[in-house]
Amino acid sequence: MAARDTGTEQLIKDTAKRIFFSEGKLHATTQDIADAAGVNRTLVHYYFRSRDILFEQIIQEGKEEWRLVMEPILTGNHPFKVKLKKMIDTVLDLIIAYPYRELFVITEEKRHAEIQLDGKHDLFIKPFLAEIKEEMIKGHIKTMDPRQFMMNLLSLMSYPVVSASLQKSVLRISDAEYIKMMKQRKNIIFEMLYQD
Amino acid sequence: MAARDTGTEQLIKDTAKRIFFSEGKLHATTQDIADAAGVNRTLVHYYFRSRDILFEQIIQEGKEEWRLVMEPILTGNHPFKVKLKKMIDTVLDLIIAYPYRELFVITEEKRHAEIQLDGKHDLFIKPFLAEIKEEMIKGHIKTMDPRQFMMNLLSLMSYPVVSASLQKSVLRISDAEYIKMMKQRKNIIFEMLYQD
DNA sequence: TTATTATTTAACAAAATTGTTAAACAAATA
DNA sequence: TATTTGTTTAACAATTTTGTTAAATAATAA
Repeated sequence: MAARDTGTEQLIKDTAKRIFFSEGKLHATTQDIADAAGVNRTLVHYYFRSRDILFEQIIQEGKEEWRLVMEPILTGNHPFKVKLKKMIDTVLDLIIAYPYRELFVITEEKRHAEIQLDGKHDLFIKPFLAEIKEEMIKGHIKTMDPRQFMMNLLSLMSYPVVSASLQKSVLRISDAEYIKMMKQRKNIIFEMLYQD
Repeated sequence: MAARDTGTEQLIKDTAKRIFFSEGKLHATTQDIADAAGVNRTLVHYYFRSRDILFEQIIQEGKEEWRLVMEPILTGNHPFKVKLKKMIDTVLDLIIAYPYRELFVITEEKRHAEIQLDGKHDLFIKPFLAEIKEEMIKGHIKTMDPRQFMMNLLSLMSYPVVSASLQKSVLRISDAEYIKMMKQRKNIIFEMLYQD
């Protein structure tokens, strides 16, 4: 034992994440991943044995990263307004870094088994849904199913990033303008969802 | 000439659209398409010669369908409020019918050349952006770049449909509830974007 | 009925992709 | 230095996928 860790196994996973989650090349092969990581394709199989196992692992890591970012924001003891602001700020950055993660999970799900969520998620999402309900009673949020509110929030953050190339061509947005607009969105999204 | 039209060529295209745009099976092969259409795979090549040509054609048809739905709504001589309502009503139905069309275009774009839009789009999108600006001055819409408004509108319609499976598992939404929620969304979206 | 068109069947070839194995080489550790 | 671990190279096999071709069959139109 005491296998020395060269970080190559993680390098391969990180490269795969970059290709699938960040660059959105959903059809990339193990060869593409190996090339991008600068290692031999045999090594990919040496560490992960199969493409499916690698996929499964990066999906799990992606889910875990997501939870590690969300949990402290949603369970903290701050006012709802602060949580919402923090969430938009943090999650939008995360989505910009990994625009295609959800998309990858969705399309891979269609090839294999359904993705499962562990009970850990309920522990912080359910209380947050309850907080949303309270804010509706206080009049800071339009009254609706709190899950609709969550969908609105996620939609406003995710979709413009996933569909960036389409938005740019349909709405005639230059690359520079697009970046500027994404920065403005954090405020726009907050103001659409919350009123003092 | 006067080649008799059996509708099979269109059947293959429609089946491909169903698989890619509707079912989101982005990795489907020509064999999968042929099977789903109930024809021999040779016929797919007989009509389209290559997979890429078939893909190119269904993307073009998808773009054209989208334009044919949008154009009459956006260029009509109705009040903005009516147009917006009509647009949400019609486009959300379209998105529910073809949830993964944008996704397919985006991912295919990454494998081949960039998707081009003809000038036709500007003819009805630019005037509509101008209308949005007017509504902001009238105070019916929060002030922002009109293109941000369009992004918000498209996001609120598209994302919950594309990410349905994820939303269901994260927010613990049953299939029946999800359908109910999608019906409610037409009003929710309108009310988020427009205030009398 | 004959000719044309649509479709299937079967048999391939070529390429791409995944996965395995064995041997060699490189680098770190004991 | 000897040994273990990491990595590459090379050579395969198996499978999948795309694309082509020729011949047979079915259906329709002239």
